[in-house]
Amino acid sequence: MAVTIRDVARQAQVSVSTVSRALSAPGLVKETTRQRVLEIVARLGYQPNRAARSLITGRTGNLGIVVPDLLNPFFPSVLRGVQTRAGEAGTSVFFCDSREDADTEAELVRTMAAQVDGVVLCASLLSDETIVDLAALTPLVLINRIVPGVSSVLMDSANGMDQMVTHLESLGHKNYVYLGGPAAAWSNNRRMQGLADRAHLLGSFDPNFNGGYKAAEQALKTGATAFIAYNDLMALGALAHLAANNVKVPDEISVTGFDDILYATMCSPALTTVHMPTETAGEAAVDLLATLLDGGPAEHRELPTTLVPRSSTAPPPQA
Amino acid sequence: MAVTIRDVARQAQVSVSTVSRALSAPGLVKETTRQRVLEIVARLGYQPNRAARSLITGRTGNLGIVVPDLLNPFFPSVLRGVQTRAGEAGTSVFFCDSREDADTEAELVRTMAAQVDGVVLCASLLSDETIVDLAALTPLVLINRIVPGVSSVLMDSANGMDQMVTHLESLGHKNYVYLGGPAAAWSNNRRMQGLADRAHLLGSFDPNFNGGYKAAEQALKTGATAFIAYNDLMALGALAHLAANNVKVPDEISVTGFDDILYATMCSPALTTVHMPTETAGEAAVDLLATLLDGGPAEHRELPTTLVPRSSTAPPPQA
DNA sequence: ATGAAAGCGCTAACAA
DNA sequence: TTGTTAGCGCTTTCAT
Repeated sequence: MAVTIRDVARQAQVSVSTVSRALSAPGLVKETTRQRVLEIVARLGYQPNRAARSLITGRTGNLGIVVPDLLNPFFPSVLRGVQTRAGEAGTSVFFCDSREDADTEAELVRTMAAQVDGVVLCASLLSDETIVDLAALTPLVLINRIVPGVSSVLMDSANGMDQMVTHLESLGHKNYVYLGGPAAAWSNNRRMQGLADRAHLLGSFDPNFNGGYKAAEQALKTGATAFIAYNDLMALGALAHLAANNVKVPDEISVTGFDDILYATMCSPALTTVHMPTETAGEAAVDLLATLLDGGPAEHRELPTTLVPRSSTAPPPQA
Repeated sequence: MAVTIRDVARQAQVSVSTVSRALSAPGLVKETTRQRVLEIVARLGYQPNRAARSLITGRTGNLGIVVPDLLNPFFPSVLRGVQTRAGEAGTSVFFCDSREDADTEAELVRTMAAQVDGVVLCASLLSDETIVDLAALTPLVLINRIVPGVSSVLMDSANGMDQMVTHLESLGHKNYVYLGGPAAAWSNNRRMQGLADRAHLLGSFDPNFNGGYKAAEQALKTGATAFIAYNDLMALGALAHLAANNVKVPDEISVTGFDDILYATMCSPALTTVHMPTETAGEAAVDLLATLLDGGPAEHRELPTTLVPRSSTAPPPQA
């Protein structure tokens, strides 16, 4: 078996409680004793048993995050932010991919709830009611979703959509079409709202490359001069479909996305999109979770998004 | 506080041990008793406290995985495989991103070791010795790395490289250059070996888009007609650099990658690359870990890779 | 400032 | 087949 607190206590010639205090309540032990204990701890390579500790404290020192699709670079990027901030606090991170399925998502949160101090839920597909239920089960922070009474971090897509529309209209586009993501995705609805009734609304498609590919096929029939995709992955799919059909982007049709994933700069033409502060959002989510764990109130944090014009948008062709 | 095993025992009019057995050793209790217990469990929504359980069993029911770069789609894809297989076994997964730093990597494994039953280490940058040390600390499975005595899953890049070279030579290329990844990366050396002395070797570059961009700059000076990048991300960077310099791919220069990440099909021209069975590798790693946990021996599993010819390779220009 | 002792919720001998 | 009991390693009163 590994080295326990008793081993340390024996070697340091103190009681186990003193060792415990030296480690987690430094103020309560004489400095010299503390030094001696710490030395032995280092020498023996003692690491407190987390199970034993959490059995008493009720805290696990872990946090969970569930995302809909790990293969969409948007989410790994959020994960990084979460890991960074959690790591600073000595917290470990469980992850789960719900594969864009609402039932799976709820199930995963419930499973996680049993072994973490709180969970971060990204781009949830669940109903408000279910989310409220879940929030009663475990401290919960949402990313890109708003539910009254539940903490959340929002990367403001409505505003991003405004910037996008302004951009397209300033280029002279009048007839554009929205390639919609999952109907249950809050951001999707939010983005549609930002569009009001100024665009054809197509949907709902899988929020990935294939979804965008299919969406573009339909979008072509609308005669629109600009395609606004729900996210970059869909935009990339649309780009592929247009290329396959010899439609020139941006000369004949402009294409835009959301998220500003790494590949938005790599594709050709480079994608005009709305940048999302994903890592910051991940960090903020951990902060809000910490507040919750300290007994603080549910909070809401809004992060700004920025339009990044690249080469996939241009004035529409002359009629 | 949550509902405990005692609550269940009281309601079911049995002892706690019977409840415990009903849940984890069904064969040892009378069927009718078991039913009664299960019913109460369901009614009260009882969930065993994992901390208490693992305090006794010494098992956490968790597993960890550390990858060098979550932003390289190759790794999320492995993660998915790991999650899938682990989920089937009721095991939760911790993840960590070492950001391509060896020290961080070792540190993360050590930290994880304290709270998981085993860890999966992807594309490790550590020395053989360090890995052996780590393996002594916790059950360890490597992905894309071989260290004697340590379990591993290998996606065979040497063979992939063979296929690649054969492909290029059959197209007529004689003068090609390898854009190398991290010197400490085992796969990188493995791929270089596959190349023997048949190519210029450039390196080492960051195994990402920017690294590839820079590598291409140097590679251009070699006069080679084909660039073989360490991975797809680098190949994508190389593509970008060539496009920026009006070098036509594949007419003037052929470019290839490794991994077959999603974006290898999305870029233009679509990338000729070597497909890696990433999800399968993740699953296999979990299986090997399970073997280890059951007291089994270290094992080695090799997974085949396949060349996927796309549009980024063609015969070299006529001299 | 330190120690003794209780007990967190559970599993695993050992008894019956 | 079931119950009793002794801890797993730690934190935390309560004494001293």
